[in-house]
Amino acid sequence: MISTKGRYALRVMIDLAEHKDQGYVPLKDIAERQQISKKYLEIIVRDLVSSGMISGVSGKRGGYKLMREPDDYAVGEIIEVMEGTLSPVACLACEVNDCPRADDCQTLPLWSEYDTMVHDFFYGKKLSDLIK
Amino acid sequence: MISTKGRYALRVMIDLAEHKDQGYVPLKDIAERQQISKKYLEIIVRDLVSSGMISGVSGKRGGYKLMREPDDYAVGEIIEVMEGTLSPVACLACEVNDCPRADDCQTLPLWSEYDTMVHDFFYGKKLSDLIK
DNA sequence: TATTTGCCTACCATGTCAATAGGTAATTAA
DNA sequence: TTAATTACCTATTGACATGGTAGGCAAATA
Repeated sequence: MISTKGRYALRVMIDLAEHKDQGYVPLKDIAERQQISKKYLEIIVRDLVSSGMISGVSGKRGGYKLMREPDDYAVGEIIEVMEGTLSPVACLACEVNDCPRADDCQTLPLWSEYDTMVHDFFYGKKLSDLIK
Repeated sequence: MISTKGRYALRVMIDLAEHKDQGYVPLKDIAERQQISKKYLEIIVRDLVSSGMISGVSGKRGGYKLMREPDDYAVGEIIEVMEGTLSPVACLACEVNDCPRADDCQTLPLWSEYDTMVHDFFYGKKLSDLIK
């Protein structure tokens, strides 16, 4: 299940996209508009910054802004940064697939197909698709 | 993310389907074949019994068996019983949708679409599709 | 220089996950 | 009737994730 971190991050990105012509957007404004605790948002934007999706500057008139155009962000990559993975089952989440039963697992094909569907869905959606 | 409970339950159901002509199947056999702790499986089958998906009888020659034909179980209902919900986001998991922002939430349509896709996927798959 | 803002570390309460442990009740085969 | 088998029940555990809060430091600018 997608946690608040992923969902809030997406709302932050939408908010930044909607105000991208206003320079750096302070977190206080985003927190007020989105009705989310600013303190909690700090944790979220830190991950967005460290992954290179947004940039932030300190000081007066500081804030955050997008690094690319809204149609250049896949929703999937935003969620993936926050949740660690988009994979809905543990056997597929890690590249080290160490399950010894993998070869004759009767459920693995199901999870693979599911995984592909989810991945395609979220990488097919762009940030720009969520605006207006 | 689908937990071991849901995944193990599905494997139990597959195992029962594959041995449905052998009367009641003892949990010990399932645990050995599936390489899962019998004690942990007890928790899982309890939920399957209480939801009416399988039945169990105590005593010698006892065990568990399916209540319906394998093609009469949707994979989705099995997972739903174990995980509580199939919904991948909290806003949609509960019928009491109390989010005050729902009306003008820019992300809700995305989660709804995702939810529908996941639901359709898992209810389209039957237990019988996973055998052989 | 004061104010605004990001950034950093730490902490916390609660809940879930993935089991384990030990016992009781029911059923049947010997 | 007794021993073996099996389901079924309650409780407990350690580790980790979730969803935050608190307080202070650093940077930038008006």
